[in-house]
Amino acid sequence: MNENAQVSRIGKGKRTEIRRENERVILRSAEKVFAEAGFGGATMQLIADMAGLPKANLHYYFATKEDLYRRVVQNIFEIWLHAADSFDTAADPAEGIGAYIDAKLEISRHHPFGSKVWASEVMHGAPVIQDYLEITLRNWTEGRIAAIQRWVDEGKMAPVNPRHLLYMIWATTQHYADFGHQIETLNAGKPLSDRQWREVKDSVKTIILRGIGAV
Amino acid sequence: MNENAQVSRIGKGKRTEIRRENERVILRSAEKVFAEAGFGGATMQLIADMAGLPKANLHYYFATKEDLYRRVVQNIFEIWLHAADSFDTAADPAEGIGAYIDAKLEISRHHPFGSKVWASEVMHGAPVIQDYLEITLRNWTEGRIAAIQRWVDEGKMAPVNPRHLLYMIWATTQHYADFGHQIETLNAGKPLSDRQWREVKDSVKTIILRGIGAV
DNA sequence: TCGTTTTCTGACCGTATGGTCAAGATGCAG
DNA sequence: CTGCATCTTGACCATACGGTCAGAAAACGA
Repeated sequence: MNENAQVSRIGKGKRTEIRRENERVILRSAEKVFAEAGFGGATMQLIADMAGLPKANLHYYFATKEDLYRRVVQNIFEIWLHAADSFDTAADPAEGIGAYIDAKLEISRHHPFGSKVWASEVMHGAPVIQDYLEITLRNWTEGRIAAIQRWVDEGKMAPVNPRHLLYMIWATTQHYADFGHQIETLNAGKPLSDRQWREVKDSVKTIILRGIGAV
Repeated sequence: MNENAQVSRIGKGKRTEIRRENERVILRSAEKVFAEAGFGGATMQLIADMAGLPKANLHYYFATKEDLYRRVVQNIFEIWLHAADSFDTAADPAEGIGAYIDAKLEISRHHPFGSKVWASEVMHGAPVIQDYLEITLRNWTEGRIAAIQRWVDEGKMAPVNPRHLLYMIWATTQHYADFGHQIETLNAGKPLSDRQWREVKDSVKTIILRGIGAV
């Protein structure tokens, strides 16, 4: 099997596999618990129960609650960064920004816990990931702002403030994850259907792309 | 003085005034602490210290931490509802929605803690205010959707999905409160200036109003 | 002034939590 | 098989937290 082959190539057998698998299931449980209870409300016991492991075992893999939390937030940050790849390869704003909105909404749909943990972390003053904000995110943002400004200068879209356009895209796409419970409540208590998610993508792209004169 | 006159009319003197003032300062401190630490991370001791009162005194005015939290969230909800009054008196979408965006951004600027507590509450599944979501917010939302749909039917704006337009407005305006720390970090660590806030209002209104064909 | 109501507060309590530890179980190389 | 490294786990600990309470202090009405 390909997976086993890779495991034996990278790791050293069952022991490495055990570690990998346990860290995976712990991180997965931690992400959900942190998202639903916040850092302060989350307990190692809850995470342990959800992971199906004794609490002491968590502390074997992650020394402290903060270490575990840090790893969760870092994982999310990685996903966020890779989500923007579509931005770069596009020639015009309708294609680039449209694809970016689609990608961000896909993450909100399939990775809502991560989005919530990120939101919670930032709302509390980003005590854990301040350096990421100041370096990685700042650089990333400046790059995209320059790209949008280039489109503006080329006359491919209306002269909008690129920064606030980015914020609007972030806010709107993440809203469907962070406020998913509210949206579900206003949807008769039911999660959005496939059709409704298509409607979301369509509505968001329509308003924003027309709003920046890219259609 | 008018205020004292009202106090003496409603209350019965210094005792009532003491209660009113203490509840006010406690709620004010609680809102900040809940916003910055989340419900689980907030402690009664922290709130008491910030309010300049002994912890036992908090429990004299608010029986439990949950009671105090509930009051904070309810206060915020009231503010949110009143913010939408501008919506109703307007004849066309440019005026109505423009004024609504302005009002929401004003709240984000001057009442960021409230917005954060609300966001946190919803993100955690709205354990305290689920009934508000299901009744008050649902009714409010249906009313505004109908109003927007009327504008669409009258040809005053493009045929967009009113619900997702509302969500976009909520998301974008609240983003400047909930993610204020991130925005500040991306603004060289400095809060937005008066000029920058005007720029925000202008950018958001420009993109959305053009996006819905209301200009 | 005097008795009653309201407000204030230090000291205290039970519980839950993050974290530790030592001893045992399991995997694995030689 | 043997010895070492890794993994597992129940029991335990110190701390911090929400909440209680009794009694002092202050406000108040008569």
